[in-house]
Amino acid sequence: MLQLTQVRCFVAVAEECHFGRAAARLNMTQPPLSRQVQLLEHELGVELLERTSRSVRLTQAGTVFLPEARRLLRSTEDAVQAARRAGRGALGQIAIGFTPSNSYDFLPRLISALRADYPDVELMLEEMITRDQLAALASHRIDLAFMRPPFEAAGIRSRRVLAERMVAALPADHPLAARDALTPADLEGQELIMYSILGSGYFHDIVHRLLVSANIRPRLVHHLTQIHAVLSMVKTGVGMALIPESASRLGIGNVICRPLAFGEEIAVELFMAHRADDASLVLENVMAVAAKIAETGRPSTPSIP
Amino acid sequence: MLQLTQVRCFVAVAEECHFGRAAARLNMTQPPLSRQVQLLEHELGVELLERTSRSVRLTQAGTVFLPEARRLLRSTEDAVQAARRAGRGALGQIAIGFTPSNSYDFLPRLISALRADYPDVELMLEEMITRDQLAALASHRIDLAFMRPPFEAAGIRSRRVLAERMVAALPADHPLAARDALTPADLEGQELIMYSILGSGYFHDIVHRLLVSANIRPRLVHHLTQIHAVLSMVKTGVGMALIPESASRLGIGNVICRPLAFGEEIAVELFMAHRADDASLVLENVMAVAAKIAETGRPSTPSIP
DNA sequence: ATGGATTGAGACAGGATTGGTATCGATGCT
DNA sequence: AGCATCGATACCAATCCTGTCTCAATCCAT
Repeated sequence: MLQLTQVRCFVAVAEECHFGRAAARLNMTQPPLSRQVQLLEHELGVELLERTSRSVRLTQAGTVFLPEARRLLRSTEDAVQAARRAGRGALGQIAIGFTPSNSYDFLPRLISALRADYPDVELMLEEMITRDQLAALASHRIDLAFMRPPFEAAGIRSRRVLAERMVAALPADHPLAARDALTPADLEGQELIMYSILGSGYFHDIVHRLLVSANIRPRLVHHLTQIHAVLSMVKTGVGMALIPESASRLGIGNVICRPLAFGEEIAVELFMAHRADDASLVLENVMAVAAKIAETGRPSTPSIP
Repeated sequence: MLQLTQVRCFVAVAEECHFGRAAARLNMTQPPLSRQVQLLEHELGVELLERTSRSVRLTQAGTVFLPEARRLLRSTEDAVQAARRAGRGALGQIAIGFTPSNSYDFLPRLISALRADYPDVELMLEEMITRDQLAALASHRIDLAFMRPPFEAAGIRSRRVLAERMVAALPADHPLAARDALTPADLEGQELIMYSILGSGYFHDIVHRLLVSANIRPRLVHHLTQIHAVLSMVKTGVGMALIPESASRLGIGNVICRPLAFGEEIAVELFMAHRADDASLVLENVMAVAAKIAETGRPSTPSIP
């Protein structure tokens, strides 16, 4: 069978037009080099070089074969490099699931960081709710899930990547917009836009716990799922809303965010989860980047924009 | 260094997902196959297969490497085939020189025959006169020349490919167009369009010898180089002309060709010439096709269209 | 013209590599 | 629990590859 060493030998001789120099370049002596080229020619059944005992010249067949041979060696090197990079987890693909609310801040930052650090890792992104992500992990539909607590599933390992406070989103002309932070008394009786218990159960529960912990009963209006829909409501003056601090960076005009002076213990948490038996280095690298972003990306305590 | 056998082994195992079956497919036993794959993995520094002693699965790196490996094997096969075809003279390139008058009939037939028999031989065609072709052969500018006698040059080998009669080209309404063949007496005193002694010296000489041999003195008008220009003159009724029989197939309307009843010994000859030391198989094949065309292509004796 | 230098090929020995046989350890199924 | 299957390992024989030495052919210089 054709040997790559033979091809390498031929290319060297063809480029040097001299067996001795080619042998030196290949760190070998001339006789075995001659033999390798002979073997190649015999294998092909074609004379590639015309030896005149004083000079070496390519035959027509050699002229045809030389670029093919070069391409072959280059392809080989490429294949080796690809395998090595894949082995390091710098090349490959990963399917990532994420909850809708992550698409506003965390996910874009993760994606751009991955593009920078691992440009050859192909990302397949899929928006789904926490419960679906657990099933998708188990069925290998996704390899990594960014989701909300609580969850529990066998064979799934998870770690918290983000914890942030809820902030109040107010119309710019709202009286409370002048305050630095809002107290429970501020919210009492206010029009508060609420999350749907079905589509956004996690945020529904967070807000509910916040209200209960502070023992306040605002007037709850609407029940929406998407945070940007909630913010649109706020913008048009329907009322105020409680949103995760990161969502305040959505940059919707006419909306002012203010921290809450209560319920510090109630945080919005984001977990990433993967199959416990998944030893993929791509996964490992992606999770490392996600962890790095979570640490250094933005402060997780509320800030006043 | 990376071995193609290792790549082949890996592809077989990856496709079968089973060392035993892969070994059978490769006509070898399982242990050395395992070893080859291990060597490949060690060479790459990457684990390509995940062996669970009950099943074999590709790792992510293996998934990346498999298509690369397949491509590599395919490229190898392609390179081998290309070299073999080049060795047979079925792949390569050849530069061919030809005289202007060959472009009308012989060259088109040669080209189409070559396209059919040797589709991967690249033709580089260049029109030039006989004297220039000898120089171009010597300087390797062309490899094969189709040209007119007489010529002589050291290191050039030639053979005659065509010999054809001259025929008379007449306007369709010419009185002589009714004849089957023209005698010397028919031509006496006729308006005869002549070739330039400079640009078409060969045809000038042929016509001159024909007239001398038959001892006729027509009225010579014009001195043109290109046969199609001559025929245009004939078409518009300027006079008659003597043209090589093959040129009568140019298919110019309003022109009738008639054989000559004299000067049988004076033929238009076409030679092909090449460097005597050129051992190219492409050249050999092209010359064989040219010879075949010359023999079987068309009758070389005048015929009445 | 003739001797020296250079070039590629051939002969041969030693060592590495490859493929085969026998066997082991692990895992899944009955 | 025992058997079958599968991949890995150990070991051996054959082959192949490489390096040294050498030769034939050619070119160049004297």
